[in-house]
Amino acid sequence: MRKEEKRIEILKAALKVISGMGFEGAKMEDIAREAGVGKGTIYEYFESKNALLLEMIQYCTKCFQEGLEKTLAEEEDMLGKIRNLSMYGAEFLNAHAVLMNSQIVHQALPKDMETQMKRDWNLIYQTIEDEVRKGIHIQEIRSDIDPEMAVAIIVGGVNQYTFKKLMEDNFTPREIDHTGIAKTILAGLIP
Amino acid sequence: MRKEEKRIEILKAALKVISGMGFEGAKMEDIAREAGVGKGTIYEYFESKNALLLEMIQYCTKCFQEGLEKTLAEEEDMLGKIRNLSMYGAEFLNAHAVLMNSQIVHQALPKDMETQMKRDWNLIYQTIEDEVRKGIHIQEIRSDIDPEMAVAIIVGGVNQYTFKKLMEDNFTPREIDHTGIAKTILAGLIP
Amino acid sequence: MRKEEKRIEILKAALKVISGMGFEGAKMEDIAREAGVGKGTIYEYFESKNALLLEMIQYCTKCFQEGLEKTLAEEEDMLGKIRNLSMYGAEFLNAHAVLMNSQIVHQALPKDMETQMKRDWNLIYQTIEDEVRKGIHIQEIRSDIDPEMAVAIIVGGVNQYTFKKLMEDNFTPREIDHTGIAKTILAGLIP
Amino acid sequence: MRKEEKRIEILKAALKVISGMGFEGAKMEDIAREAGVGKGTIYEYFESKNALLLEMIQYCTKCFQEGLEKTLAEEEDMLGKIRNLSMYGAEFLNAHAVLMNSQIVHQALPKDMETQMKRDWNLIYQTIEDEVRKGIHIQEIRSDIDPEMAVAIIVGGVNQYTFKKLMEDNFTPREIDHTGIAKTILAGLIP
DNA sequence: AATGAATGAGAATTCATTCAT
DNA sequence: GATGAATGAATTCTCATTCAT
Repeated sequence: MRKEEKRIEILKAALKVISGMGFEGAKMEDIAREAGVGKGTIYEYFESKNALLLEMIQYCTKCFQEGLEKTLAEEEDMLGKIRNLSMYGAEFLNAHAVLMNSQIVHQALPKDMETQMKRDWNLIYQTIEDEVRKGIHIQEIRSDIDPEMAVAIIVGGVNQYTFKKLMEDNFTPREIDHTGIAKTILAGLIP
Repeated sequence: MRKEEKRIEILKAALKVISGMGFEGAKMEDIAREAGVGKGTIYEYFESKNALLLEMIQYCTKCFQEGLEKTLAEEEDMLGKIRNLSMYGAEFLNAHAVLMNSQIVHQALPKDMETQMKRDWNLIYQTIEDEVRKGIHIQEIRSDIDPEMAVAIIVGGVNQYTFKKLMEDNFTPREIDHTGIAKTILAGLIP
Repeated sequence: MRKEEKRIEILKAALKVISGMGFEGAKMEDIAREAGVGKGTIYEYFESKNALLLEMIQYCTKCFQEGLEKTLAEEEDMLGKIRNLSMYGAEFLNAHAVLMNSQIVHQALPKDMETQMKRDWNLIYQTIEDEVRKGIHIQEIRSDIDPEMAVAIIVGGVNQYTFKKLMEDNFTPREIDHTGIAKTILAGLIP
Repeated sequence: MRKEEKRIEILKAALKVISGMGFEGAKMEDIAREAGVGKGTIYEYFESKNALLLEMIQYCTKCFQEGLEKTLAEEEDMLGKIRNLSMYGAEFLNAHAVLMNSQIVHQALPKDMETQMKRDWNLIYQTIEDEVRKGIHIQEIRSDIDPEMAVAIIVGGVNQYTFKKLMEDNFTPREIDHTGIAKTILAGLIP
């Protein structure tokens, strides 16, 4: 129990430090300091730096996934769900920039992390794909739509817009037009 | 002249090695070997590893930008342009995975790089935004669309789909349904 | 405490190695070996090689200064003081040749070191100047003498002679005629 | 002839660069730039960096020696000679700080340089010792004086004073009281 | 269990020297 | 002869990991 709590403490510290300095920029010492423990202590809880990062990614995607399911459940229709996805994603991205755009990270990390991250992200995609399929079923979404494509457009579109607004235009998550992006994704671009 | 060529040679080698091993995984020695020069030679052309990476990113975004403009010019209508964007992006991503989604890199690199990268990527966004505005003008795209959102959905959607197909499903760039994703982006998801 | 001791240990090792191989000839690895620690350990105590050298010089001048005050206090009259200065300087020079004539070092070291060294050496000069002033006061030394000149002649003359004897003629510190040089400095060269 | 001139050009450049950056701080490239030749060209004239430095020291001490003899010959009595030594030394030191205080350099340089420098400096000491002996002969200097000590006091005293004034107090060579230091050395410190 | 001092393998960088032009 | 681009051995410095306290 006590042990499990400190584990989480270290994972959170790792997330924070990595969000600020990137994967390789994060030194074990920084993480230890942030977690308020000694450098050696981390090794009581995690095999190695890589193991820590790996668990951190899992922890983080699990958190995201759980919050995502809750936020999606709060809304009935597709528009509301995408808007909530955008809002939730923006806050998460704002807090932990590094992880949201996980694609690139693959390359820089050992193979085992890559695999893990693929698995974790597939879960998130799957969650959204389920919503898309439900939408198709109740005819909120066209039946000729490839659900995989729909997920890509929703996730990619929302992410890209959010990222741009947060990082380039220095918006706060609240200032982003989540409804607008959701509507545009749904309605498409043509007349 | 000779000097400029070798510079490019080293940049290409850096791109290749970094694409395979990530930013930190790439050792100067590897890059030198790949470029067919001695370790010290790189320092004749670039101040430091960071400087090399910075220039490499710039070089790469410049290349992407140029190819992008050409590929967009080959098509008349929006559908064709997005399809070409998807195809072109897939091939580029396939060749140099690291750089396509350079957002993440921000975190790991010094501040001056961040600024440069923002500038470079804005150019790419701008190029696509120009196309969107043209599309609005000739009423191919709805006039109530926020061009910035349209760009995000196009770029984000295409990237996300491409990335998924290439990395997760191990498609080759040719096997991806570029027309399908383009149509779906344009037509939207609702009936 | 333990930490401070090891610091001194490393400083002593640095002094020893540098005395033997010169500033640039001394490699961090040599210093580490001499100190009986690992290469990385030095960096736990000192920022960089230059920082280590700087502190080493300071430590060394401080040691010299302290010993100097003690040895000067042992004698009453000017002749005894100069003789003791000569003896003490010879032993110090014999042990750590590099540092005695630190003037030259100025050139090779960063600006901040230069400042520090000037300050440290001024202290040593000041100590001797104080003795000269006392000597003037009790009319052991002529009142028309510029104390600054007197210091230069005492320090320069003693050093030069000592250096010659030790380095050129391979005398041991004991074999040098310290009384002779002291007498000659005091009495001057003319009839 | 042409060859010999360029040789001298490089030697002068080496002296200048070394005066500014110290022995190890001086890079071959800097010396080449200062001399207005290519890096490779230096190797047409000198075997190696060490060989260049060695010759530079010799060249420099030869120059000093020649100038010294001339300046000493300009004066009849000991006072004038020491005053001239002080003036000449100050100007030389002002121009080429590194070399005047050659004592310390020994340690940092390879053995062959040390030997050469000892030989060169002995020549300079010898020149002054000759003057001292002459002075003793014509009873300008006391006959019980050890000439070696006299030389040390003259050279050391003058150097130390000059160095202090130039480096610490930022005097120009002209502003130094050369007559004062010469008189004090000769007359001694006691009443 | 917790710590942080110690470590050394490994990386970036420097620079005297070479050699093709 | 002159050059400066190329080189790699040698050096400084980093940081994940270990381990005695």
